[in-house]
Amino acid sequence: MPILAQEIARRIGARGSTAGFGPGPRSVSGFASRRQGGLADGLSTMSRTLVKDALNAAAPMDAILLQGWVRTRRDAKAFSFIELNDGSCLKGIQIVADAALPDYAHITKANTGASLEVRGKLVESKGSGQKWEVVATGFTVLGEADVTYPLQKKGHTMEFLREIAHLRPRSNLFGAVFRVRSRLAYAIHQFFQDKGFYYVHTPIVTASDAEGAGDMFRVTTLDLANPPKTEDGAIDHAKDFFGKKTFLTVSGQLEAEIFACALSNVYTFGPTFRAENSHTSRHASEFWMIEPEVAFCDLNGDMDLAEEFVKYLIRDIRSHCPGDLEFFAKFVDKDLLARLDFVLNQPFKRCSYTEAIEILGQSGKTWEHPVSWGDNLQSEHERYLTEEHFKCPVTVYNYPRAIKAFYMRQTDGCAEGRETVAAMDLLVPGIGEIIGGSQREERLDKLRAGMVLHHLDEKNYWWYLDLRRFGTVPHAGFGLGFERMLMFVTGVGNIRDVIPFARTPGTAEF
RNA sequence: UGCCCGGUAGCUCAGUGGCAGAGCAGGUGACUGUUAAUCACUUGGUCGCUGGUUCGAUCCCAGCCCGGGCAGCCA
Repeated sequence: MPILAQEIARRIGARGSTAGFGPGPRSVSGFASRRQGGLADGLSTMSRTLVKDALNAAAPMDAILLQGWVRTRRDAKAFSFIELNDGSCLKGIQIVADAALPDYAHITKANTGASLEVRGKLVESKGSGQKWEVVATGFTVLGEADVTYPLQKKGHTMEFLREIAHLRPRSNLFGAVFRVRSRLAYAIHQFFQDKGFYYVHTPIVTASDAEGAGDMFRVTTLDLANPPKTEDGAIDHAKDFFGKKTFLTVSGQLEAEIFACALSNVYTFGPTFRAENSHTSRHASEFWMIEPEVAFCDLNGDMDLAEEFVKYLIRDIRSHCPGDLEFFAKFVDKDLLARLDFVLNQPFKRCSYTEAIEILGQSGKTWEHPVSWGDNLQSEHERYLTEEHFKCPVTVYNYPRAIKAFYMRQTDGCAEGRETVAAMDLLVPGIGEIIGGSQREERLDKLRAGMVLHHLDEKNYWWYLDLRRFGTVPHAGFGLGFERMLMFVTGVGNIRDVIPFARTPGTAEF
């Protein structure tokens, strides 16, 4: 985190109006020595000001350099208005270019989508609608954009923009989404680092293939057209790169447990891969997941942490991305801000799986999938609980043992036929499950029994069992879907629209 | 993977078994401290692909491809 903070401080420079990436300090001489402008033949030597900083300026500036992309241009007889956006924030800044400028003839090259460098003065705007504007003293069209530039000033569907994922970050919506994505990632590290958690990098290539989290992508260097065979004709995986079958990870949890049982409080944050043939708005083949793992912690502590975590993230985005959130509230989800604030101000509801089954049974609803103790809660059930019954994020805990993973801690004192494990799912309105977690089975004999129940071979988990042989401790953790959290916080309804370049079945473009 | 909906101009969509439509974008002109500017005129089409029915198919039928929604799987 200190490294991140330093890095960001370095890149942004001293806060205020002169921040930039430009070489050397801002200087009027650099500005003055500049050629008069026109078409691209090099960058200015003057230090650049980001649009964000220009818009937040406290006072006029005699000399300013802006670089960005033209959103729209409105020509008048004697001058032209250009809205310039550089992605530093949602808003663009208005440039006023007088027809008397030496290179004004080139203004027609500054079409929507063109990249532009503008030199001028930051002054209070004469028009309404903005506080500041830049009166250009010169400009350079660095890269033209012809009429085939696909982004228009209005009216694009998400589906269309998805097909031009290389240009959609230049749109208002996706600029906002990816600025929030960046901040959310930062907030995740900040939350855990401030609480004394250590960041663990768990492997992306793994040989563990039975964590019950879904189908896995194979990783191999074998010649698929002519793989090596064993004597009985099967593919000889011993000849593969790692000497065994390997896959892309579906979870870093088991490895995180190793580190929790050494550093006490750890978290992972990295890419995860699922080869499920899922076609829904909330599933992707490649997504990012945060998996905290805490030693000396039970299920209640786990649920507390999950709630504190989710609220922290919402609060952070609420206070650090106000402009982008307002945009989402205006164009994506009218109720967004009210919902986020509501979530912040409520203790999350908690109910056991058994209670949930009772609530669903007494709801008076007719369910497409019948409600029965021992069956998984279906989407319609989860949605009812969080959106209609509790109208609030709700954590459901203690699920039937038979439908949950082998490593989850068996609940003591269950009635015959009603055995549960210490699992929990956090459900939120609109998205459904955003967190899944559990207290892990720390008792060696119970864990081995669980592995038998799930038909797992102990030989593949010898190291996992060792954690219970040597200094075992109660511990717990959960997985938060990064993109699902981002959907919740932005109101964007499709996971493909909160991932820069989404991977879904049949799609790996860009 | 199952069920449902869709594919017509650059974008968003209407439409019909018989000459292919609108709004926006683009172009031209006018006007304007404009800001999704406005007004007039205007360019623009393999109607997803393949096959079938028909005198004639963008329209009806079949198969395929692509996109979306819901469900399952899960985060």
